[in-house]
Amino acid sequence: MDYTTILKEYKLKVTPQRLAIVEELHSHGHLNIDDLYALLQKKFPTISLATIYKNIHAMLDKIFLSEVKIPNEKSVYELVKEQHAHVICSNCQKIVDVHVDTSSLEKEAESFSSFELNEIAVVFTGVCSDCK
Amino acid sequence: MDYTTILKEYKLKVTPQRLAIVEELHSHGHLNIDDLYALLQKKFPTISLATIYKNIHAMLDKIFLSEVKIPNEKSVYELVKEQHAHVICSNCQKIVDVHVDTSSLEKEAESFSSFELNEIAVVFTGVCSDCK
DNA sequence: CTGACTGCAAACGTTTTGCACGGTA
DNA sequence: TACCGTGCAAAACGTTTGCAGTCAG
Repeated sequence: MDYTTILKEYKLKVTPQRLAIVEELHSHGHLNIDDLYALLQKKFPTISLATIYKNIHAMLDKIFLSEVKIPNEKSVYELVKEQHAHVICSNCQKIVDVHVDTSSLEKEAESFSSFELNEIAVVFTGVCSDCK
Repeated sequence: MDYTTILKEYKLKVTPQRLAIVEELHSHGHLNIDDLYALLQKKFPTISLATIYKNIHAMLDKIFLSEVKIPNEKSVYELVKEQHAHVICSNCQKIVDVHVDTSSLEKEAESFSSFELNEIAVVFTGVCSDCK
């Protein structure tokens, strides 16, 4: 996938730092701010946290990036893909995407609440196969 | 329900401030720290945020209180009830509980991830009937 | 009476802001 | 060239801690 094009589409200038953030998110899937900072420092020893925060927010605003809030953990960020749920290991904090069918759940919730729903966030917590 | 008994069960001293926190959570359902602080100041003009934070953590530790992390919003706290999902209005921030059946979702996620799951957090975002 | 709780103030970690400089388009 | 983005330092913010005084058990 071509990140330069994605950034341009959203009218964001293609800077090396910004490109690197997107690439790291692509290759790692989910990263919190600290992880991102540590990874980026390898390529850009002088990069600042401010730059990372500013870029994360710029991309959240353009909604091709999303924040995943996890019980008892720091938020992680990921590039927007198809709708999916997250599974996190309470021991090693590994996060895995799972594609589960939430349509019946959504219908159920819609009828009970009489809300018009448009988003669903599902986070499972458990113990991964390596940790058990 | 008798909150004095609940607090004693969990070996927490029954102070007026602590009781008030639990009562506010019971009557409002979900509250964030700021809301709680504003409500409690009416009864206890000198109450400090530190007291609220300390109590919230004491009760989270004893797991009769839970934290609900909501996309784009501050966390809210609620007394533990049966497993349920949350629906939040993106316009007025109202939060409603919905009792939906997540067992098939959980099975699905368990088989895909090969995790041993024990918790599930589901938050729907939409527009409530008043706001649309 | 003893340990736990409160409220204040200070400390802390994280996130945001202002600004001068540099780079993209 | 004009504007957006970067990096630094400072500020702001939410949360936590230490401590002396107070209260519940």
